[in-house]
Amino acid sequence: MTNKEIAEIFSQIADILDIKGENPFKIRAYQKAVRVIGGLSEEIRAIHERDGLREIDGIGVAIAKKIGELVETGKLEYYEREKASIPEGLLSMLKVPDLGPKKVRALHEKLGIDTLQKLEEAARAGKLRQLAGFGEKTEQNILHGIELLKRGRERILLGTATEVAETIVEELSKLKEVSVAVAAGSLRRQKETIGDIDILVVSRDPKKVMDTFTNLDCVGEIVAKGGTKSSVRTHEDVQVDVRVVERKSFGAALQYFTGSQAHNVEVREIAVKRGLKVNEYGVFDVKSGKMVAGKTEEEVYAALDLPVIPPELREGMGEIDAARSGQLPDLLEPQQVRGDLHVHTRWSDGKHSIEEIVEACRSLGYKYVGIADHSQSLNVANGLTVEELEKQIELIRKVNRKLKGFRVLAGTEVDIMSDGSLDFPDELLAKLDFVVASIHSGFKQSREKLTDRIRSAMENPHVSILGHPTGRLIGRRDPLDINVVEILELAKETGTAVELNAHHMRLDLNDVHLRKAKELGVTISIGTDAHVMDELSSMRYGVATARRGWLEAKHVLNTLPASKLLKALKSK
DNA sequence: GCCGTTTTCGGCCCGACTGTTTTCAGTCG
Repeated sequence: MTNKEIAEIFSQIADILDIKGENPFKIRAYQKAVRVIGGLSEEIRAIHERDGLREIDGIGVAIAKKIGELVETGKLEYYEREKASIPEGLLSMLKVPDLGPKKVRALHEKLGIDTLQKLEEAARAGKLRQLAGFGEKTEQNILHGIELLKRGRERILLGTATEVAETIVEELSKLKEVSVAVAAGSLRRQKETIGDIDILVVSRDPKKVMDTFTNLDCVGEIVAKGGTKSSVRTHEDVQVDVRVVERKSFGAALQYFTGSQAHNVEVREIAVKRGLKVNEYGVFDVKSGKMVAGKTEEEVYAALDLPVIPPELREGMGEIDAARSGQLPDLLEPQQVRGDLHVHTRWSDGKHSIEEIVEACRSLGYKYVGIADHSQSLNVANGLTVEELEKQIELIRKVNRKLKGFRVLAGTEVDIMSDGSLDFPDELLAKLDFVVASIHSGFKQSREKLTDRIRSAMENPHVSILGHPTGRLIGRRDPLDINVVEILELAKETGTAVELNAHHMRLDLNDVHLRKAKELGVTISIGTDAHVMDELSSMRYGVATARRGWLEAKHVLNTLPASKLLKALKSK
């Protein structure tokens, strides 16, 4: 039973208890467990077996016991019992936007509605408005919510969200009434996927901002429009919320709207213990009601005796303890990256020549670039033959002789074949500056087989970097069935670096595993996997994800100067 | 259900917006 499956069960338990109207704090405890389990890099079975569950913040006696039962028997009696106590369809009704546990319960108790279909029929027939607390508008909203649910409100990729947000921020910034417009929320925390985009605006004329925002060309539908807060859905079905605040509250509002919710709850709990109250308007002394901070985030955190915590860390995953004890990491900064270690050229399936890429990378301020075209077996990507790669190496040597203050590294992205061998002979690999080894086929193999393949690749002395280790495409293709922690341990043993593929559809390794890699002392290499020029800028998402994994420059291979990098690559 | 430099019992973050309401519950983030 995987961590994900266990988290899903607890999530359902929380929903069931919610519908049954149980103690909200109990529900919150289950929800916290779901979040905490989602943040575990280690497999929960292993933690259970070494009796470590109770050390995890948010896992107490009761939940630890339930995890034990799930791990050992694959079942949870309590869950089965709770699940049987309400009709299954109520859980899917809960997924309808604007429909919460209270309304779901009322619909079931008063009208016997227990499936989405019955709900839709009853709403169409105008039967819902007879219920207390329901009206015609609610009926319409429920129908609309069901439509949205059918359409599938997927979270969007970080790269997509960034583009939408930057456009809107730019538009709002044009208003003379606007002094600041900035993205907050999960986008500011740089999560790999974004549910909706939050934008915070400082203005003395909120109405003007609301009017402008809700009338932007990109707006498909206005979800809500108030005096200081409005929500819209764009034509591409991305929800965007804009909130206007006064300058004196900007820091508090930014802190508040950046979240995460879990982080904010912890922040406010600290405040409460100090006789303070934190909301989006500021930090207030409870007794006197006086505002003690709010203009900047620095002020807000300082009022609680905390340093500013980088947004990427604000997930309620130990960052507040780290901040309190002065243990916050000195996170990787974009300008510390000295080169890209995974770029394709038109020699395989990229669009540009080596010379063009060199020029682009120099203008990005890099000191080197690693060329890593595909290997011979990857026909779909026009992989290089042995002869072609030898020619490419020669060309790179030639290009390098002409360059000053910049270096092209000759490399390859060699396929790890289904039997674990590599797609190029060792003699050829030995001639390269670096070798990225990746899996591009046989994704469905068993866990043992996949692990063996990766192990034999990493045991090869010429393999410097394991490329996109889990092979996932966010929202499209599941990660390989591998035990990532085990792979990381192997990487440490064999002295192989592990890639953080910065492409916004991959971000592979992810934040959780990066944090584990750091803990294990595994070196991370950030590469964009760029096939066209524009994709070189994906490095920003790589850096962001590295920061979410608590990485510092010293953990990242391509922060090294060229000479040290080459030495590090050869020293395996 | 979790947790503890006030507590092993009694707490557990905070406010905007909506819709259905003449003062508030539900939902959301």
